[in-house]
Amino acid sequence: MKDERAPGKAPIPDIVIGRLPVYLRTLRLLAVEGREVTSSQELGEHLGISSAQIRKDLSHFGEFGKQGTGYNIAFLCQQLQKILNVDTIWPVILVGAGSLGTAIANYQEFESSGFRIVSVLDEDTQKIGKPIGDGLRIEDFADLNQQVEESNVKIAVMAVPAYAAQRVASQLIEAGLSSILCYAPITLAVPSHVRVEYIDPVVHFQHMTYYLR
Amino acid sequence: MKDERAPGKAPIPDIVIGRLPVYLRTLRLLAVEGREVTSSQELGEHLGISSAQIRKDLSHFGEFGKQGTGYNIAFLCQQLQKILNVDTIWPVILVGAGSLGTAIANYQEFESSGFRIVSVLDEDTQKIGKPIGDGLRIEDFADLNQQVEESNVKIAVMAVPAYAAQRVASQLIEAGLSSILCYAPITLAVPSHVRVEYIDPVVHFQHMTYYLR
DNA sequence: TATCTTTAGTGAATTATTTCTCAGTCAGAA
DNA sequence: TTCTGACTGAGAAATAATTCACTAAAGATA
Repeated sequence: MKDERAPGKAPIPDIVIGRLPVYLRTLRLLAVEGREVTSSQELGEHLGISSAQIRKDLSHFGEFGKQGTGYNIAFLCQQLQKILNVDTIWPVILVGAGSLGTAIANYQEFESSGFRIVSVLDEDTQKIGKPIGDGLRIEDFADLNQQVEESNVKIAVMAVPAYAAQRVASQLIEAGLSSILCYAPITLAVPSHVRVEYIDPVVHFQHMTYYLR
Repeated sequence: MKDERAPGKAPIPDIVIGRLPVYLRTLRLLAVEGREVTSSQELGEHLGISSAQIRKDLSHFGEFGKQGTGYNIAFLCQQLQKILNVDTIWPVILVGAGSLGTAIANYQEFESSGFRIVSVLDEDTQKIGKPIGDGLRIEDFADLNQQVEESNVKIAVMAVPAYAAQRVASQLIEAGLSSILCYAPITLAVPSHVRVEYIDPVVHFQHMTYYLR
């Protein structure tokens, strides 16, 4: 995806952006272990990547370290959160209240990472109205537009069957959402202003089996 | 025709291997829609990548298409399954029978994609013995070695809390497993013969929010 | 049959990404 | 203060990945 926030300047490579959340996750882990500073070398060893890559990645955004010392962990976390836009809480809509949707609704890590599920939607009338997650109730997917308006949400997670995924995605986009995390094993057709990321365990398994002889 | 991974020859880039499962998934979708042939162009349009990339990727493994016509879908599926080593069923161990573990145990797509969960393990004595998934019962994680021996399993999925993940991973490796799909939001330290892949929705969310201004 | 259109496979060119290397800075020790 | 070791940031170099552009083959059509 193109980054158009700095006209005339080269956009920061998407592959770099993709690594920042992993850096942030690791730094926060070091922080809860009581560590105050770290180095690109230590971080790299944790993550199995080179220290040069970490320094180069961070250098796209500014100078966050101190020569001879390394990086202040709390400060770097703060800066990464700012860069990634997770220094506030983003509301998220969850579509699909099956087994997987329920697991996602129960997941405790979202809140501390910058996200809050504000609404869980399903089409199954049997499920609508039932409690789910932390103080939520399953809503009717037909009320999508109303839910989106209420919370000004831009992000959705889809935990729906593959056969429903394209239709659901189109409706989400129609309702104004522009970021979708899709757990259905299907590549969605979406307009270019919409960003979709995919989670499919089978893709990972099949990637791994290539190396298993 | 090139012989992949013959000694002395360049290994096929991992990034190429990583795209094959997505090609396979899409081809199978076309197949159930009743389609018999497709082209690199059509596939590329489905996936949002260039036709040249698809042709180049496939060319690492042989010649699967016909000029002027394209690719026979069933044949290409078959070939990709062979390349990826999913032309048989791999047994998989699932560790963690919480909300997420239960969702994974219930997931219906594994079997048709080359994988079968043969054992679900947990440390919680409250859970051990209870039924889960399709005809399974939750086993004691302490019996890991026995379970691994019985089924000659090489692949594990970890759906455990972050604080337990490193310990569980080490025990899995100790028991002889060499491929791990980790849902815990932590980077595992593992020996180089072990392959780990990660699924962390927060990483995807934070990647997306970068572009949300 | 000759011609036209479509499409795979591929070496070359281009673009992207990673790694190397080193000058400069910092903190602590002597 | 001066010296030493640790470390960052960044330009250059090296690698890797993608796209281009072309050849050749297949099938359709006139």
